[in-house]
Amino acid sequence: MENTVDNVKSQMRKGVLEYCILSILNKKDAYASSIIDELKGANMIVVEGTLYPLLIRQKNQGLLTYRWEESPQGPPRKYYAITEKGKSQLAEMDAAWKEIVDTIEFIKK
Amino acid sequence: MENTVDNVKSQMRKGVLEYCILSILNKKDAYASSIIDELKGANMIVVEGTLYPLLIRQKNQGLLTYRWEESPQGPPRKYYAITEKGKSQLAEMDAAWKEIVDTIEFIKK
DNA sequence: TTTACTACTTTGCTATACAATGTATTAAAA
DNA sequence: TTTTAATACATTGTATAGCAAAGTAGTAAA
Repeated sequence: MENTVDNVKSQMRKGVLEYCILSILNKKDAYASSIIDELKGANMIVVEGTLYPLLIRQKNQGLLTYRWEESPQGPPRKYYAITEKGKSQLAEMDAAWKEIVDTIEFIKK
Repeated sequence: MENTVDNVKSQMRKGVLEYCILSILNKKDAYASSIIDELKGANMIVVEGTLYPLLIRQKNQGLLTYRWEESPQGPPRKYYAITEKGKSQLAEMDAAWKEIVDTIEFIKK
């Protein structure tokens, strides 16, 4: 295992990614490439091989649905939308995230 | 995969754990059971099967050292201490953590 | 009809959290 | 003196998930 900054970040991303996806889709429907762009804009690099399986997992869990939509240029896009179940899961994640942030703060003291 | 609150938390813990351990040992030397207690006190449940391999990993990476110390009751304890390399890694993790917290905030807006 | 671009998908690898189980030391109880 | 309880360190096997790399396919411009 390497020991770079990227590695540290990559490790920390684990588990938080699912939370990010649901949060993004809670604002508005989106397709994979646009989600990657949004994450990139938020300083979090995610690759396709990570995102696609994650979206499929969340869809299979009933947290998301999707629909096909024509693209103005290129192949059709798979737009994902958050479900009620997804929103409820997101609420749990909000709480879990707050708890972890608090935990880190507590430990740092 | 189940879908409980605990599961969500468990996912989020991934990658943050290493950061917690270094942060705790940056305050003072400690042995495994005391680290588990401190994490429990900070609302983060960790089991032995998780912590021991992690400590060994970090030791092998040169982030930690250890020494044996007699216990007032029971078998001797393996006290871990953070190294200079560990402190430098911790500084990187501080930055990575801040970045992730910022990312979540940004996405939530 | 070939090239470029966009978009979705899959495969193989590796790392790691965790449950479960095992080993060992110490001291008190029987 | 043997057994039991408590403490502490360690390992094994399993499942999950991020990622690199390679693959498939639709659309439109050259």
